[in-house]
Amino acid sequence: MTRAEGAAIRRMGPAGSVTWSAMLDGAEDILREEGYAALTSRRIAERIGVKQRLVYYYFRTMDDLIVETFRRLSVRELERLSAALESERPLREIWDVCIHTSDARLVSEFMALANRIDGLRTEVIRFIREERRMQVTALSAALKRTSWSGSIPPAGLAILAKSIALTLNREGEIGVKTGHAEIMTVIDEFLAAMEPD
Amino acid sequence: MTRAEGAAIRRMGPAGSVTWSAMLDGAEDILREEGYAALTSRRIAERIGVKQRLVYYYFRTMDDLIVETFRRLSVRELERLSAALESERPLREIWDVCIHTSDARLVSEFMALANRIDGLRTEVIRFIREERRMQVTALSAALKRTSWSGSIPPAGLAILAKSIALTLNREGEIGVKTGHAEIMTVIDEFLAAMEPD
DNA sequence: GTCTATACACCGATAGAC
DNA sequence: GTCTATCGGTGTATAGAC
Repeated sequence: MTRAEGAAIRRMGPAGSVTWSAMLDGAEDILREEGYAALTSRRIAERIGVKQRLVYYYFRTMDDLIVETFRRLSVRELERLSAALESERPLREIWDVCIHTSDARLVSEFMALANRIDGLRTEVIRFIREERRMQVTALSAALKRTSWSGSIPPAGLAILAKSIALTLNREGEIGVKTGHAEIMTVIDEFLAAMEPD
Repeated sequence: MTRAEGAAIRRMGPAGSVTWSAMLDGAEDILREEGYAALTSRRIAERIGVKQRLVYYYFRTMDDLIVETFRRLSVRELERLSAALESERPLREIWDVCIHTSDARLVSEFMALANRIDGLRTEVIRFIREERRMQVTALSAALKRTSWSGSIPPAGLAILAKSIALTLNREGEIGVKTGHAEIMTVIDEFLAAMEPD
């Protein structure tokens, strides 16, 4: 996991090209299936059928590749969220996006990596802030239109939804279900009260 | 990260000895500070001032060492929770234990590792189930003694507390605070209503 | 209980040919 | 744009001396 710090001049391939995208696809799959310790230039190359050297034609370092992988994923997630918020039932949509997100394994890997790759941490922070900003805007508008007498502000609801969804996904993936039905009942009732069918 | 699968016969050191414990201490520190990719027998040895070979005297494989590290930590956490539940204000105590837990970096590392080390996953499952069982028992008793008219069952409250606390810790560690004050206000009000000073 | 020494695999990153 | 070849470093795990 030792990585370059110098900024040596080197010929580089274009972002967005077919091979470049294939490398990010491979990186995502490896992260999901085997974890970041297995995310190496050799394995990515092997997976997409090229030689290891080519990875360093498209990415200056492995850290750069990891940051790009997250960036592409975060753009997709924000686009999904954006599309969902145009629905006439934004609360249900926000919850759906939270609970049907990239699987929790991938999230765990990026969270762990973000603690030690500065450039990734910056991107993760940017993503969380933007996602929460969008959720709060939509929730504020939605709560005004309802007769809800609860006392949870929009930003609180956003954190609640995101936190619970992550826990349900993460625990569900390893086979723990204790209390999941109970909390889902509460959420369903809340959504039904706020946005009746 | 390639690890042995065979069960070769080998002389082994005793669990619980001074050096054994020092190795788990080192492993915990490395996980927290540098992540699981840096958790190697060489680095553990270097950190506690012995030679690398000795790690394999005390642990059959690195995976075994990781599982032991988690197991020791989980015993400590459950003991903390158990002590807290004897208080006369168990709701506040449960929340305090959740929010003042082993830091989120360490949790992230174990969550990521649990997806790929079978023995660790088993321990993590056992820990979550036992922790939740204890919380639900305490919450059930506490809710009976109050006049709370809410509709969240004990198991739901347990998941809520754990999920939110993890998110607040994780985001707080990387510098994101959006919405944190809002959700803390809700929690403080809930605790004040349930367990007045 | 701790050590030296070692086998063998894999890693990040680069030089330079085609 | 993709390749062969290679450097120096680090990893797991073992053999066997003291």
